Order: sequence, then C-alpha cells, then structure tokens
Amino acid sequence: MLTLEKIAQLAQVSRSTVSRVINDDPNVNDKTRLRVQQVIEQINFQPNTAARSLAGGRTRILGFVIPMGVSALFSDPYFPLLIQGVSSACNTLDYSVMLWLAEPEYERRTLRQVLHNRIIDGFIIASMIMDDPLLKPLMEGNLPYILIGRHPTNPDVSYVDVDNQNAARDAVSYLLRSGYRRIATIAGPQNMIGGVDRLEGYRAALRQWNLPCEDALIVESDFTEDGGYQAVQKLLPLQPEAIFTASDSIALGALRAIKDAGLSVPEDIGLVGFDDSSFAARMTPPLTTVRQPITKTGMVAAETLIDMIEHPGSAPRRLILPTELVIRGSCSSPRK
Amino acid sequence: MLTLEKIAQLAQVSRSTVSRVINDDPNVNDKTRLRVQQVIEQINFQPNTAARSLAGGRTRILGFVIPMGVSALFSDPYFPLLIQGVSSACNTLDYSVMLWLAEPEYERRTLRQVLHNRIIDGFIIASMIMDDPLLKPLMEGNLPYILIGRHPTNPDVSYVDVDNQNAARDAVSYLLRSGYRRIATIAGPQNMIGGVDRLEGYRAALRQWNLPCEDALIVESDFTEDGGYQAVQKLLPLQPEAIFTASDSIALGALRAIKDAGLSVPEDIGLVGFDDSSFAARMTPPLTTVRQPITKTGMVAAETLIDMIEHPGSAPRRLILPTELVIRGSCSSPRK
DNA sequence: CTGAAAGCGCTTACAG
DNA sequence: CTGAAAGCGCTTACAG
Repeated sequence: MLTLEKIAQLAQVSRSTVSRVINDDPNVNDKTRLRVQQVIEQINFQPNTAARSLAGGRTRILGFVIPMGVSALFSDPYFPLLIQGVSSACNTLDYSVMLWLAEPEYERRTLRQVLHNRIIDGFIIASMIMDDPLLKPLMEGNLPYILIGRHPTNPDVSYVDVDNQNAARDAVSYLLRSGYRRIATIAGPQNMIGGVDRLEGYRAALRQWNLPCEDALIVESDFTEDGGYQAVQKLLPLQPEAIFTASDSIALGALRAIKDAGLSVPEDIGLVGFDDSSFAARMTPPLTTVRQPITKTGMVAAETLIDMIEHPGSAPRRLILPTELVIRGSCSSPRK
Repeated sequence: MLTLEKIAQLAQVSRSTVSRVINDDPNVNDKTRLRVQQVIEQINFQPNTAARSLAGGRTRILGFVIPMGVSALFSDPYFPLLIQGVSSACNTLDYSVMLWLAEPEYERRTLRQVLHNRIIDGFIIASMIMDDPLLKPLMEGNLPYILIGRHPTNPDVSYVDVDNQNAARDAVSYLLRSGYRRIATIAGPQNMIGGVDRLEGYRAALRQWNLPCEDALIVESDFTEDGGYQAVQKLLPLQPEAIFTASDSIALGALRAIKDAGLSVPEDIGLVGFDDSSFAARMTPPLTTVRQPITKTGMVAAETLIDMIEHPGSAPRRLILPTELVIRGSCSSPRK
C-alpha cells in the first residue's frame, strides 16, 4: 500500500510537503513541487480518501439524491440523462458520485448517510416532491446542496432549472397562433414545481389571449405514458381542439388514446409535448415539443455545487437554462 | 459532533465496548450491550464512515460501475431498473451505492477511484463489453466484485445473469411451432455476452429443427430502437416470415420499419422481443417477448456481493435468474 | 467480558 | 518555504 510517507521518502521531503503538493498549497518551492509531482506520477500514487476525509473533512464525493416518492421515476428518460450529466461533470472535475434513490421507508437512514457520515462534500436533490419529508431535514443540515428545479418559496436555496412557465406559455401561444382555441392541458403532478410551473404557463397564455380557463380542460397526471392515456379519456368528451402535455411521455400516451378513439393528430386534435425526448421526433406524427437540456442540467448542477463547496459562504445560485420550442407535425402551422 | 467517546461516556463504558456493540461483536455482556444500544438510539448516533474505513477497512459502500462504451445505455429502460434493484437491496442491507458511469477517457481515474481509494468494499460491473479495457485491471484488483452477465471464459468470476441462450432458443422455437420457417434475427452487440448468448439461442433452435442458418438473416444491432429500424431495412429484401429481436427497444424500431414498409405484424411478419419492457404490452400489436427480471437482477447482484464481502474467500457465485416467454399478439399462435 | 493503547493515512496549525 | 507533531474518529490486537 502506497502512502504519503513513501512518496516523502522517495522525494526526500516530509509528509507535510507531499500533502501540500497534492492539495495545491502555494507554499511549496517550485523545484520541490516538481520533484514530488514526478514521484507521484511515476508510481501512480493516490491518496487514501478515508484518511483525507478524516483529517481534512473533504472527500471530493458528491451525493445525488433522488426521492423515490415519484412513481414514474425510471420509466421516463429524464433521470438517466440527468445522472449522465452529473456523472460527466464529476469525471471532468475529478469528483465521484454517490447515489441515493431515497425510498420513503428508509428516510432516516438516507438522512444519516447523506448528512452525518461525512462521506460527501455536498449533494444534489433531483425532482423534489415539494412537500417531501426528506427535504426539510436535508436542507437543515450544514452541507452545501443544490436543487434540480427551483424551490417554490425559499429564495436562499440554490437551484438549476429551466423556465418552465415561459416555455409552457410559449408552447400554448404557438397553438393559439395556429388557430386552436379550445386547448386542454395534461398537467404534470401538482406536488412538483415543474408540474406547477408548466400549468401556470398554460394559464398565462390563455390569459394573454383573453380566453377563459376551463377547469375541466385541465387534467393532472404523473409523467407517464399511462397517465397520459387515462387523462385523454377524461378530456375527449369535452372535445378539445388541442392538448398541451407536461411531458413527452404523457404525450405518447395521449397520442395512443386519441388514435384508439378513432381520431387523428393533428387533423382532429393538435398535440404538444415537453422535453424533446429521443422518441419525440420518431412518433407518428412527429411531436411538436419543448426541448429542455436535461444532461446539461445535470452537468451544471454538479459544476455549480462543486463551486459552492470550494467557495463556502458564497451567495445562493439560481440558474435557468434555455429551452426551445421544436415544431414538428403534431399540430398544424400558424394561420393568418 | 457526536463520537464514540461521547457514547462511551454516557453509557459508562469504554470506547472499545461501544465499538464492539456497533459492530455486533459477541464479546459484550447483554446488559452492557443493551445500555449502549439505548444511548445510541436515544441520541441517534452514527459512526463516522471515514474513520471506520481508515481503522477497519470497511465502509459499507458498494461501487456500481457502468462502462459507457455502450451507446444505448440510457435510452433503454434496462439500466434504470438495474440501478433501482441495486439501490433497493442496499437500502435493505444498510449499504450505500457509489456510481461510476465509466467514460473511456477517464479510465485511469475510474480505476484508481474504484480500486485504490479504499472507499468501497466491493463493486458490481454492469453490462460489460467483453473486451472493455477497464475489465482486466478491475478484475486484477483485490476487491470483491460481481458481474451482471456471465464472463465468457473465466469460470472463477462471480456473476448474476439470466439464461439468455435457452430463453432465446425457446422464443425462436415458439415461432417455429407457430409455423414460421424463414426466421431472421436482429442480434444484440456481439461484444456483449448477452448479445452473443441470445444469438446462439436463435441458432440452437434452428439446429433443433434441422433448419439451415442463413447468415444473411442475422443482422447485428445495438440495443436501440434506431438500430432495430435500420436492421429491418437490411432484412426486408430477404422476405423473412418472422424476426426474433434481442431486445424490446430493437423490436420497437423493427415494428416501425415494418409498418413504414406497408407491411403488418403479425399478418406479414411475426415479431418477438426480449425484456418485457414496460412498453411491450402497449405496442400495437402487443409484443410477444421474453420477460427477464431486471430489477431483481440488480437486487441479487448487490445481495450476493455483500455476502461475498462478508464471507471472504468463499467460492465464486454463479446465479441464473429465470425468464418467461410472454405470448402476445405480435406473432400468430402455434398451428397443428 | 472489558479497557488502555496503538495505529489506520492523511491535514494543518505551529514554529522556525 | 519546510518539518515535527497533534489530531481526525474509529477498530482491534493485547492484557487482564
């Protein structure tokens, strides 16, 4: 087993100096630094994480917490992409990722692992249910953290998000400009901020056009295909001209339900999704949808958290990544 | 910060005794044990992982390594389910999960983190590319590990797998019994053992029926929908009566391609998948497919690895989980 | 069955 | 700029 001591010996310096070199302490003579670095490189030395953690309190490990109260968690391509982004940023910055799929029945265990084991330097919370019982204690710990998706009320909480509200408003506005009037929405879960914001965007668009907002035309669903399918059953009797859905998975189920009812898209009903998942362009017809940069969101969350860890006491970070409306064949084009 | 010392003080024993209680050492008087446990419970004490690791060499953390040479990694529902299984077992057994999506360009970094940082007690390797450069050094380290998917040559390597070969053979046999003769296959990647085994199963079925095995009817593809779509382009000119695909994602793409060519399933071409993914039953027509227990595979891998960690030197584990052919509408029924 | 003590491999004031 | 030394919070022979 290689240790600092060994390197020190080979480089003819003390353990302290080797440690300084490893931790980029400026107080090292350039020649000395070079010599030590060469030895380290040569025998491919890696300092022991546990020891560093014990002595210095840092581990270069990030926690990634996914509350599993959400059902659709892994049927949707969202989370895999998010994880990929987090992992990729960590690779670049030489951090590692600890993953907690936090099942409600293991809440205490998760809390103690995340907060009290001193094994991570900070954590990312993904897709938080707004009233998730895990949230409060996690936020009250004294570890740096960042949310994926803004916090509904507390402005001191750092987050990365997209502008769900405006993105949804623009998508619905596009439907309105295309001539659709009786527009329904299959909203996402209203205990998730993304779901709330997208619904609010839908409402904003109708307001902007001075159109009434019928409650019956709003159906809540989880982010799944089945949810979309069932929601359409409720909407069809109301004869909507178009449907804005809160995710592509929902849109997929909606499309199937519409077809099963003998109707077609976009001739009978216009359809718009959210995400621009890989399958959106391959649907028949291809889905008009809001593209959001999911992998990028994960990367930015990790990068920002690491920056927060390395600059303690800095102001809360609030980052909004851009979205883009991708026009495809699932709704007709704007008319004059 | 709570420490052993604090507990010792409150329970009127030494640090050593508290440590023994925590680690289930039998050499503790029952009354003493109870007293210590009560104190621990009462103030919700959690031992410091880094310190335990340093002193004792154990962390109760498992590594989960996913080599990212595979393209389709996260478009397929396979991995999310696998992760869920691993995570769930770890929750139950009070372990944590460290995740490495091992990008090839960070191979050295991954190796040193997994093998040399002493941060994990063992690791699971998922979906290994058979000649992945990561594999050899990982296996040569001295940490316990287990593969998801058997090792093609080394019988000393522990693994969890399904019997891909027999499952595929049974699926193709079902097509044969249904009257199909000219059967093609869209095989998975031939640098992954699962892809190889499923193709071998296809061949075995044809042999069993004394049918020739035409190379042209075998098209290799990655486990993606697009791969399936493209593979069908090559197969259609050869007019196969049925296609056995190595995954449901492939089957999804194949179905789309068949429909785009103006043909229908099962009337013109029979189709069988592999996985029984959540979408298989919802396809039009519903997909006949081999169901494999993906989440269970992850759970068993984690449980087995933990058992290996806790019983060093035990014999290699080779676990085969059962599959099941799920008959749906994508191929016609057996004829007399 | 229990405790005193050494030691795991680092980091970091402290002194020079 | 550098080194000697204390200390991070545990585990585990060792002695009794």
